[in-house]
Amino acid sequence: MATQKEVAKLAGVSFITVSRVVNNEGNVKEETRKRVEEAIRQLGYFPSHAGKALNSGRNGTIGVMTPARFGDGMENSYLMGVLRGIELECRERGQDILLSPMSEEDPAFDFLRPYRQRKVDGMIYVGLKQMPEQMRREFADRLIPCVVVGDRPSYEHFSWIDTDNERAGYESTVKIWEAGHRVIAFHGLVPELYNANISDRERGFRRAIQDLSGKPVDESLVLRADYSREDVQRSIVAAWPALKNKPTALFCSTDNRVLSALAAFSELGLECPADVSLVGFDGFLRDMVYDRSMATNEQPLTAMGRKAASVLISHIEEPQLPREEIVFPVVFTPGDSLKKIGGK
Amino acid sequence: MATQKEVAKLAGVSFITVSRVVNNEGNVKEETRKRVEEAIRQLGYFPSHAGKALNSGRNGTIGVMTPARFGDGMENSYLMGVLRGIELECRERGQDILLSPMSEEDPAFDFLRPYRQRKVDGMIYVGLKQMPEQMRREFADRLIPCVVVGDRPSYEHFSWIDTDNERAGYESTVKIWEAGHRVIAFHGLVPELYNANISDRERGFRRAIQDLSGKPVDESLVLRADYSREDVQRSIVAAWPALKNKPTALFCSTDNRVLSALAAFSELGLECPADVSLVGFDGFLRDMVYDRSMATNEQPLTAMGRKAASVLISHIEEPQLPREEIVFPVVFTPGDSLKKIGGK
DNA sequence: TTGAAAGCGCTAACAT
DNA sequence: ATGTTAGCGCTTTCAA
Repeated sequence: MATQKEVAKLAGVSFITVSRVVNNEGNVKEETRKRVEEAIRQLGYFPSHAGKALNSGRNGTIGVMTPARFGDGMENSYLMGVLRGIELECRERGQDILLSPMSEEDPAFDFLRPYRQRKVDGMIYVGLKQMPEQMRREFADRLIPCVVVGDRPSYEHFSWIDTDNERAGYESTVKIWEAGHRVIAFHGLVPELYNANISDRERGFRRAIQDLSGKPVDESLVLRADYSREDVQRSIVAAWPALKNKPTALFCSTDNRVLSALAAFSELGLECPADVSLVGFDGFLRDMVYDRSMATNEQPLTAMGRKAASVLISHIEEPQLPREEIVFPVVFTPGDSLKKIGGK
Repeated sequence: MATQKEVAKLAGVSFITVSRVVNNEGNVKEETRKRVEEAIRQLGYFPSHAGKALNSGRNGTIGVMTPARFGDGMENSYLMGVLRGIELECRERGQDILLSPMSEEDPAFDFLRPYRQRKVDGMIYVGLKQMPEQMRREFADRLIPCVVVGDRPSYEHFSWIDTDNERAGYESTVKIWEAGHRVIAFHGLVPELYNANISDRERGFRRAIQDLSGKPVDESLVLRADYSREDVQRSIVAAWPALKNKPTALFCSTDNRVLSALAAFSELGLECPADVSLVGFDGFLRDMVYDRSMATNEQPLTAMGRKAASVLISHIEEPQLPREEIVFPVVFTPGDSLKKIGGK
């Protein structure tokens, strides 16, 4: 592969002139420039990143830390949405993306390696879990440029991008209420499996019910299960028939739960939306219910990814910039699965 | 960030000794090594990638070319599966992954830039489309290490990893036949939208029908549509009632088509699997039909990605190795949507 | 066992 | 407008 030096020789100039031409620095006679450009073309010269990086300290690459098991399930859609946004921004800003999946099993796994090796100038964390304490401290101590997506680390060091799940939980509940439903159930996560987003959605639901009905939530209307299809389905089949105050709508904390709920209701002989309305969250499975559309909530993942990259790159370029905390709104998407009822 | 030189100063040796310790080169007195290691720890020294890369010409990074629109739909699952495999292999082999989404809109987009800049040592193409001719030529001309996933470029330069879609199409059809079905329809792609994988599945179907029935396929049993949910659904609703030789099974070239078919049959008042059996392809939507499981075919995406990375890395390390052409088997996954019928 | 020197490709600073 | 020098962090080669 051709180097500056070879180009210089062919063009009959010194290598620094080549550098000037490549970087459009001016101070090169038109005719010389032409000659150099011709030599560049002939040799197929392309500036080497390594040389530049070595002396500028910059890599033009940002690292993206992702969950290790990113091949599985829903994480796919979330991650890919964010990644797409990161990619769009990076393309415009001339940055590359180094994928850096974390390892949860390996305790010796060094998530910061790409940065320590100076392969990347900064990192975006799309971990889907809270960042481990030790990791946060290290970022802060070493002043490593970093943006967190989907969480709100309280450390002063981090900029973060998140959505307002509490508010979305609130507003979805209002939407359901406005459709005429007065007994509304919620399906969330068992306490052992804490997830900030999902619990925020539940908090929003609770606040809305309080505001709308003037009374706190009837606890029997809050169902729970782990992430598995079967468990969710079982939880509904088990609890639903016993409810004296029969709900006309079930607000599910994820789209996945909507699918499980459909299975459960089908098992119970109930129809959606004729007998029960359903509202989901995420939008990944919006089109997966083949015979009706799903009312759900969507996070603007691509915009979030874009913003994350944009903030990170700005901070790399100007480290003294103040950190940013950005909350994106969740968008409610109507669908057949939420039926208007009652005279209201 | 600490450099070799600083470590050397602290340890009271020359920087070359540090290099020796870092690279475990031996020829270092035990005591000196201890001292150097201590200095490394104290300063938090980590070898800089740029210096090493400049010097060795190696980057320890491989580029993955993906579809530009990788955030959308099914490409997600395919890509993520392959990516996960690539990641697993790369982790073991100490390589990093540079994500390099292509741009279809921008004609000036330089897919080879990461390689030209020597940011990566080689590339994996997971394009979901055939690689453009000009691109192939450039890879071949410049002897750029490259592995293609999901296609079989006939160029001598490329190693590739693919699945045997023709055979899977054949064997799925046999499975359906063995379940007692004698009139089997197929749902594929309109000719304008050629896709090698999908057309291979159709070829397999045709060969199987010929072998099993002794007659070529009844062309009225081959339905077609583009990729959209609506078009697929319409195509079935329009064609099905007119079929005199009513099929008891529909083999869909993708899982997506199975969902559309379910909607279509529901519109036609037909039940699956009571009235029509369905078999899909890909497995991405296996669990998306909430009230029954889907019979489908799965490609071992992670294994494919792993192999792709493994072959690429081997070729980077030993360029004289012969290229490899690897066909992975598709795995048929039974499900409720395929009913056993007849007395056979 | 250790070190000195040169060079990888590039740019910044300083000549000319 | 063009060139020279030095140095980014590292490894390789040769010398001590």
